Amino acid sequence: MILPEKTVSRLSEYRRILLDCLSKGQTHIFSHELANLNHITAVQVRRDMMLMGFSSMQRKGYDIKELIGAIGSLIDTPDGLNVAVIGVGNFGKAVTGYFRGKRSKLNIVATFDVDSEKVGRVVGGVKCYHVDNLPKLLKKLKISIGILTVPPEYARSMAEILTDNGVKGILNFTTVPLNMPDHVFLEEYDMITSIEKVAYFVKNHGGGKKSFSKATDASKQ
Amino acid sequence: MILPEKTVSRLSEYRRILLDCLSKGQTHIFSHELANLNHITAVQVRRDMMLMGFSSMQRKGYDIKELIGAIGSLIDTPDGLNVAVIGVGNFGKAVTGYFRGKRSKLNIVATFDVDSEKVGRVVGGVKCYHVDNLPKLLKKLKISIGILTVPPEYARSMAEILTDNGVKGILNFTTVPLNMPDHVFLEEYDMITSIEKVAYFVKNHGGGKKSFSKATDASKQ
DNA sequence: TAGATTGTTAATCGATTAACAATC
DNA sequence: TAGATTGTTAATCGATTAACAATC
Repeated sequence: MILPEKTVSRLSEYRRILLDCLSKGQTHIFSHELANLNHITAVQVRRDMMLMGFSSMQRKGYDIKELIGAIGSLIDTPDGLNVAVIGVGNFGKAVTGYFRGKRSKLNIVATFDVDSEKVGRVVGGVKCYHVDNLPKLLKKLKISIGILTVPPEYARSMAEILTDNGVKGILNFTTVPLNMPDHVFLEEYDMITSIEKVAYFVKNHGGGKKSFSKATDASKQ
Repeated sequence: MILPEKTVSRLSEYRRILLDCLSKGQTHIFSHELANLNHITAVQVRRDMMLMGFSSMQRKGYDIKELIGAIGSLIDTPDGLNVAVIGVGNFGKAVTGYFRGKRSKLNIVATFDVDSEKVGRVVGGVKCYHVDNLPKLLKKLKISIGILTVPPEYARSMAEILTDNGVKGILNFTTVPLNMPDHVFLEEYDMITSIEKVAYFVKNHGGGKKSFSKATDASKQ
């Protein structure tokens, strides 16, 4: 019933690409076409389809509109989910801006900061509140996802406020590893680690296994 | 000889935590302590140590200074690597700012944009050049890593310029999946996919397997 | 039909964890 | 010593890929 994390990530990527195809007037797509656009293999696409229980229009590939719908029915919540961004530095602004104008079932309904320069203003189309109002507003606005883009020293305390006030998922962009209660889904991304990883493989290899295999996968198709 | 990607990522995380411990005057650390700080298991720490060929001071845990040095000798390049950020929007500024003041072997030596408001100015301590100068400056400044934070429509062409001019590693923050020649290491991160993944597990589970298992791992130690 | 494409099982690969002998 | 900790092998888990029968 529950899909593997990696599959869910790919579904999200498929959808974006499919929307793009749709806007160009394409109606159907073969597994190897969708694979090529993602630089993955066709088997992987087909296996993901299988896992989500979706099948193709016999002989014509997958119906793009239907597939977009099927992915949406798995990932999206009918009424949408409310999201808060905690910390309105450059990163927080970037995240908020990414959602701007996107027809998404994820609504950034508030941002939070301590800086009086920002509090009360509208950043990227979303009102910025003082962090002191977090507990109250999390409940009032029925926020179920929090995005942490605060300086490291605030990460833990903010995460605690989030989980204490009904947030069910956290995307942690700080460099501080968090530990969540079982009922909260935690996704962490560490930019520094990412670039140090790139540095390692640049240093120790001419490219590294990953990019190597990715490239060959794609060229095989 | 070459370490698994996951191990490399963890080494980067260990190092940051170890530097923190060191600054607090701590000299040695047990595997379970380091594990707890990362919310992973002690076995995983010890296996990573084994893979990097590092051993502990018998009975006193790992020597923090030595371990930091050992991680550095694997990840860092003695003379450092030069990095360019392509696209100085909020995200580009955030990335650049993250490195500001960090004593790192990775030097962001230039940023690039098309906006005449930004070109010629110093952003986050780094000079911004016009994208037209990319080919010339990539070579002149010996840039080996490129960070892509441009709007999606420019992603492919910028990536091509990077690889055509000696860049050996790319960190792609755009939503466009890239395909690299074998000798270029590619790391991609897609913020939208990340948050849609969180949304999926918030919707379909009270937390999801990942956060669940992470929490239990940590509490076991 | 022959060829292209799919859905699915089994095999493989990679990463984590359990188990445990060795050390102090 | 007894207990804590380590390093390493083997087992397990999870994700990708190879193989292939079925469909049109």
